[in-house]
Amino acid sequence: MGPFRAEMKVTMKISTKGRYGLRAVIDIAIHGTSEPVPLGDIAVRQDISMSYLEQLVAKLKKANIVTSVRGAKGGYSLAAPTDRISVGDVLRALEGDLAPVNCAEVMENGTPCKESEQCLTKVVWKRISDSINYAVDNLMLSELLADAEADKNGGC
Amino acid sequence: MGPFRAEMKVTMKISTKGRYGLRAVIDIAIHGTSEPVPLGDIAVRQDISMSYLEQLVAKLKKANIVTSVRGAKGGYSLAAPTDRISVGDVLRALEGDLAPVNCAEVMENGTPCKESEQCLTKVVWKRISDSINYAVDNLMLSELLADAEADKNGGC
DNA sequence: CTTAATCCCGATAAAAATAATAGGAATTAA
DNA sequence: TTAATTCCTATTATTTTTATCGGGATTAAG
Repeated sequence: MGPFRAEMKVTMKISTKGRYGLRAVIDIAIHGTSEPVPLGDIAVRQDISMSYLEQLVAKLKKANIVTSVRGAKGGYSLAAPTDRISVGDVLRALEGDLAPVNCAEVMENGTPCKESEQCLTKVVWKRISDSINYAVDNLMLSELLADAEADKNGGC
Repeated sequence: MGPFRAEMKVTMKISTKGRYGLRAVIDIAIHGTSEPVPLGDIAVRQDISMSYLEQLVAKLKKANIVTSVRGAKGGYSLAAPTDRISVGDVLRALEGDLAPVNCAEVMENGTPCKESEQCLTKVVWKRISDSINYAVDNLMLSELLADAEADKNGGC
């Protein structure tokens, strides 16, 4: 293929990073109300390897979603109330931009927009991107936790 | 990590398959109104290798989005009017289910729902899935092509 | 002050998915 | 018959994701 092939990812993927990471955040929300939650506890409860978890919470910390206390009796806490942290915040911290689409990235061969079909597809990626972000930005951790209560009776 | 790790992808990705493939479909829509469009032409116009394109159109054909005529003067045509083919049809043909999330897949360690945080995250994947599918299912190829006309003046 | 529990950091290995290429067989218009 | 084309399947190359490892820094508690 031609030149200009670098960096034009148009990707939205929820991998184990996002899935495990979101579970970790929820675990912290549930168990970390009074004391910080050590990673080892999360690893056991969620059945995720601790060393992998370390990488995930590092991202969460960098994004100011969790705070940490080092040393014995240390661990992680949420950096804000659950109604101030959206699922979108968490997923973006873990996965990067959920739909990184912009004009430049979509241009793949350097030709101007009007001369290729790429400009047409651009609206598609934008629409997908917008809808994903709308969905996750309007869903707060507190809502997920409320569902948990409501679901006490019902099964999967 | 524990057992039961097979097959629990929760992935939504738009890769080159989807991107190139959608461009190919648009190319066929534009250039294939009277005669079938040979892959070689698409490859040149879209700057995509022909052998890779072959794999993509094979999927499109299997999904009844395009029809083919073999032999000299052969090529591909759309199997339906552009206002009957949604972007979602095309992307799913190329990428598979856009958000394959169901209860079984999300369960990762075999424990029942109520005993893990996984059930909580399930609503997240469902919400994302629904919003993506709504977005792409309500966008018809004809709309993209109409945008092309309207954009004749404007740039990117 | 020592110890155990913890976060922190970077490197790297292993596995999986994606992207791309290659070769040739079958079909058909001219 | 020939050239243009779809069709099919295998294989390789590349990238990304997933996961592990080893060690360093910090701190509460005895």
